[in-house]
Amino acid sequence: MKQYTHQSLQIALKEKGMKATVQRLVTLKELLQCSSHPTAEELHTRITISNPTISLATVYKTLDTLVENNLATRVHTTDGYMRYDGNTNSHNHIFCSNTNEIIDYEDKDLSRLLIEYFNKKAVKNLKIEDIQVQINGQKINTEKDILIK
Amino acid sequence: MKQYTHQSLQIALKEKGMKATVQRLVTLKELLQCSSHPTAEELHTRITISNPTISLATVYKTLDTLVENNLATRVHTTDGYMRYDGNTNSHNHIFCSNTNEIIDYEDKDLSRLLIEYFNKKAVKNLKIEDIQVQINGQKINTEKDILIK
DNA sequence: TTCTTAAATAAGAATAATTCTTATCTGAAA
DNA sequence: TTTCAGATAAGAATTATTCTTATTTAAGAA
Repeated sequence: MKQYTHQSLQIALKEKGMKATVQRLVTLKELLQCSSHPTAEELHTRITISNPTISLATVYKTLDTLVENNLATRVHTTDGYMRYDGNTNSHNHIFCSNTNEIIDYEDKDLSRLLIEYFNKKAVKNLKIEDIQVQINGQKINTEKDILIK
Repeated sequence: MKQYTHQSLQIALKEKGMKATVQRLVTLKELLQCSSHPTAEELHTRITISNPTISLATVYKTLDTLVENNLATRVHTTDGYMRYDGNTNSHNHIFCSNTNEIIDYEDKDLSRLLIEYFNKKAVKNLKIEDIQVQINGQKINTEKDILIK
């Protein structure tokens, strides 16, 4: 698991002109350490292990603030929960219909292909800011997974 | 606006083995006539103009049933509302950051490009079922729009 | 057409995700 | 160290969605 130092996170907040409060530091840290795309509630559960006094409402508020300051994004879902992503680089998501996982998918060739495509074929009356691909599919058991069962 | 006959909608429901109730017919009709991607509440408001006795809970239930039977899909959003789409062909969505509109974008060349790309470059341990592109951008005022102001 | 019954709906209560309110607290600039 | 704009805690409030149950209905069978 990637580790994020208190100091580097403090600098990240300061760069955005944000007060580096304990609540923001631990929320950002947990979000960055999450490989999944957690809900506010899931994050709160993880955070309270080390910081039991942080309230759920504060986690919601903090996530809103992180999103406003481009330190997090909301993930488009159909599951009825708001999910958050600490990876603010443009990237794609794989939605597994069998496991309900949302997996990050970074692919520079794909990004390049799409940028070239939309350079040639502009969309009328639209200034494109970002393009993301949403790949829907089924995760296939690997040999290893099968052996474990 | 496209018109959908009672009969053609009834056939559509029957083909899926669904009872063709009034509630399902009018919900499907409204959804198909919507160029936007309405929430259950928005649809309910429209439906009750002609059918004032249909309850919101029924619209929710009916939409669930339509999605189950592939007559509608849920739209991935970050706005905290569940949105529905009567267009069940694979297509892309444009998210306008200035107007908050979600606009359908069908583009066969783009679909072909992506299918070719993922035929060559498979994603490990994933059986791809569908690929959608999410285009984020700003809608630009057209001359006409400016004149109207 | 009428009967039968599984399935669907109405109505509103219940649930649960998210936001709001306000008193209190705190990071960081001076 | 002081000051105070901005942030948080706590729980109440809000609101999107789901659940419950009595009633109704679509559509196949008689």
